[in-house]
Amino acid sequence: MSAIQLSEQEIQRRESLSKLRELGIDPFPAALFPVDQLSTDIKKNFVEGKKVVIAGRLMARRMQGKASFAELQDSAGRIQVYFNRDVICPDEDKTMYNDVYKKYLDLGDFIGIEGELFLTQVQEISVRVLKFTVLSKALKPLPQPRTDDAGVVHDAFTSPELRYRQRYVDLVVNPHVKEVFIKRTKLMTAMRQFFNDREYFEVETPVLQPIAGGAAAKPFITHHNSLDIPLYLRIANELYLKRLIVGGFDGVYEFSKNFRNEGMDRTHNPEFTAMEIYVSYKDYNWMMDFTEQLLEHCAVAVNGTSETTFGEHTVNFKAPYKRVTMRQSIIDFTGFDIKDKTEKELFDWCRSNNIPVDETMGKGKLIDEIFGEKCEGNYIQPTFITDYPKEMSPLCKVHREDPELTERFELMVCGKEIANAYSELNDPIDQRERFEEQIKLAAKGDDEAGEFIDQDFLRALEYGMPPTSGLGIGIDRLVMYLTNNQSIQEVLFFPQMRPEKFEQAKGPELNENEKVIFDILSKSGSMELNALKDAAGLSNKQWDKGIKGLGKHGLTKVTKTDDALTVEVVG
RNA sequence: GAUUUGGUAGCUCAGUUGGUAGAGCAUCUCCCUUUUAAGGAGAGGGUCCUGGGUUCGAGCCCCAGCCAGAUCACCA
Repeated sequence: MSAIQLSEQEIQRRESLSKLRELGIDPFPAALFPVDQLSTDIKKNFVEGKKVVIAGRLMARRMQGKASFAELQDSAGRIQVYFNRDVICPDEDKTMYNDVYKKYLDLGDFIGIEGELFLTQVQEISVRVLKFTVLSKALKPLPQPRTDDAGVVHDAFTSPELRYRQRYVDLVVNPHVKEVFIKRTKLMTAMRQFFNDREYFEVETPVLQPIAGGAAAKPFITHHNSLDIPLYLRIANELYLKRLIVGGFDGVYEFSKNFRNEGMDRTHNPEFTAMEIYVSYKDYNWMMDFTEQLLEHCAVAVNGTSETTFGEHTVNFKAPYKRVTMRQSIIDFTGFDIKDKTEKELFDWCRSNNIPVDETMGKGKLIDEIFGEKCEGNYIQPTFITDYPKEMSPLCKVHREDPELTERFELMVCGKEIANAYSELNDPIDQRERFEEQIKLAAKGDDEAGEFIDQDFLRALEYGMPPTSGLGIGIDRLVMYLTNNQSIQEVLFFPQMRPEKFEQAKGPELNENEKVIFDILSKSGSMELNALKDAAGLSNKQWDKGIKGLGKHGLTKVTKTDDALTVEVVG
């Protein structure tokens, strides 16, 4: 016996399941069903009388006695199907229509249909069912959002908790949700195509890494049993891709799942997808041209236009994008020129302009705070911010014209970063010093700075890496922009959530209060209610819950006589 | 982590000073045989998130907790 508590509708569906079996119909048949059309194909190429074989979920029914209109939903959409008793059951036996179709099929069941196309009186393309096959029974009822004539959706399935935890249900009943994920895949396909057309090479690098490098973030840690060592889930794949450039590939890219053990909110999920690409003999100026072409290409591939709506903003990904140095950006929004300022001058300026800073912050971090506080949010249209301070870019080449800066850009859209790129640092001696600098910062208390030096990466650079430019794009964030979603959970099939508790039904187990009452009552088998209550010595609340609980379990029964209530043990 | 809002039927939601838990859709039964959310009538369906407390009595008030959303903080 199942311990799971079933709702009335679930019990009914299990009953129709066994009725089907009694009629010799397998509700979960093994054989393939020879589908030859999708609902969209039928609507696109309608030919009166054409024979079709389709399959999907039964999603709506309008009964009219010996005939019925229903809707079948397949992977592409919905199509109206027409069931007529005498067509399905030309002989005396009307079981297939009267019982199987009308009684034992439930909304959500998968059925296969062999039929022919026709137009209804109101000119809707429909399929006349000649024969139908039960393909799979649905034991739980789906939510049933409906859309009325005015296009208003009633009873929409909207609760985020249910939608994210049961994404399968969300996808079945919310076509606009499915569309988001179709666009997500289109984006990745378009990006891959763009790279492959240029003969860059898609690769895979380790997710399990002995040193989590290439970014500053708290990693997840795990343990490998036979090596008996800790391993980290990657926070970035940068250092591995650069090793491949050392190895002689001209361009390598990877769509990488990265993992960061940090806070979760509507823009952060513990695992997320980044795309990183590295191209040899290029610099960050080339990469800016490349990036704007790439994004225009992707936006058009996903939405058919370079324009996209995000909340209140209309963003246009058409190249070229504005380019602003970080120094100029800060001048633009504050009038303050950071050039040649000492750490103290920057610190004091932040203090006097209400920017939260502390003593652990170096020059780079201070400048980044100013930019983040005063500038970042202002860039709605795609804008390259270039030439970041050296201190906060340990993997990036020093600027060819200013040793305080690096050849780095970030692409800002709607006030947020969606891409980050460098002229990659390839001087192994400089790189070693930068890593050591990071270690000092870490010791000073900057928890974003790396803790370990990846010696093997330095060794690779010592063998020589050609001048290279690299780019990273946050795929989830880009999908959010291209699909007008404000939260990352909406663009991930299965966003991370606290695990759900699946509680077993309580069954006949008694809680403490119920036990106390039942023990007393069992001795005599029957007692006057107030006497029992006194004997139990429970608070009013505990008594109330206990006696009601026993009644619910079917263990006791309260009978009322003229002037007294009597409790007795049942059975 | 802080603040805040919410958790009631399969779904969407009401629920008055604290007094027998409601609606629409869905489900089931019957009637009707009628093409675009919705023909008619009737019925069934509940761990009111959990556990305590106050009270004669709690969906409602109090305390603690769980889950989720939003805002903020954090976030190369």
